[in-house]
Amino acid sequence: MHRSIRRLPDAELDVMNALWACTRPASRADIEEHLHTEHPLAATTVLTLLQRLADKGFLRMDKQGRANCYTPLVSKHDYLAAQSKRFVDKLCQGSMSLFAAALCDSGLTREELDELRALLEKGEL
Amino acid sequence: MHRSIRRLPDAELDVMNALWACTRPASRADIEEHLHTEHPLAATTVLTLLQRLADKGFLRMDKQGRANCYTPLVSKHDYLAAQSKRFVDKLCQGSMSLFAAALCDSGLTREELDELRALLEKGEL
DNA sequence: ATTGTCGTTCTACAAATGTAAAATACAATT
DNA sequence: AATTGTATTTTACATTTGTAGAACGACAAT
Repeated sequence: MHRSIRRLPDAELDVMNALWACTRPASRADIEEHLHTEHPLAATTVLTLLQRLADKGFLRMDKQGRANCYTPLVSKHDYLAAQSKRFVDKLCQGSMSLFAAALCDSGLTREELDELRALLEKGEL
Repeated sequence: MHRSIRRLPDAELDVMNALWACTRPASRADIEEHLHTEHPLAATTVLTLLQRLADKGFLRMDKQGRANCYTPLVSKHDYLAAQSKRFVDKLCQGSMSLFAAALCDSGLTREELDELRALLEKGEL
């Protein structure tokens, strides 16, 4: 149902994140509002990225009169799940100990790590 | 000490992983032996990637006679730690619940998740 | 000395990515 | 109908990434 979702380049991921944060249906302007990049992007740049995301099957573009409206075709949850797996596999060679060590030394606070542990326990039920 | 280590492109990461797996000092041939890519790469391709990694400061190249020997300048642990942080920040917006949910639904087995939890607990001491 | 070998460095080139100006289309306005 | 805003689509271009052939230097064998 989701595995093998390709990793998006940074700029496209920013736009996808913005789209996920929007209430549907989302216009380009809506997406720009939810876009938090260090330097702001030109409107045409955002449109180019949206086009590329559509080409890759991450979202659907529908004409609403003169403007477009965008709908995600891949959910944030599925994307994150796929990328988590990818991270563990490609970067940690599937090793939980490497992964755990990385997390412990990643700069996440003790509280965040505790929270993660608790959530994992809960999520596994 | 490590944060802000740039994310490597896939091909370069493969080579870096191979180098990390080698016993130092590592020659190009050693690295190729530890390289497990679906299709094998030409020797010159590996050399190009090693050169790029050196340019980016990920490793050092020393001449040993006609051949080179390569030494990592960024440890696997530091790279993983930095990328874990990046993952939580850029993909999960820092949310542990998003991260936990992603992991729980990533295809990792119940056993792996249990192991991760245990290791996190231990690592936090 | 000449030639083949082997490892590296140069050079090359297509595809992907980041970014946006120019051109186009169309609705609102005068 | 002509004009003016805007939103989108086209076109463009530099940089990065993936991949490797060509050229070069040193060493071994003839």
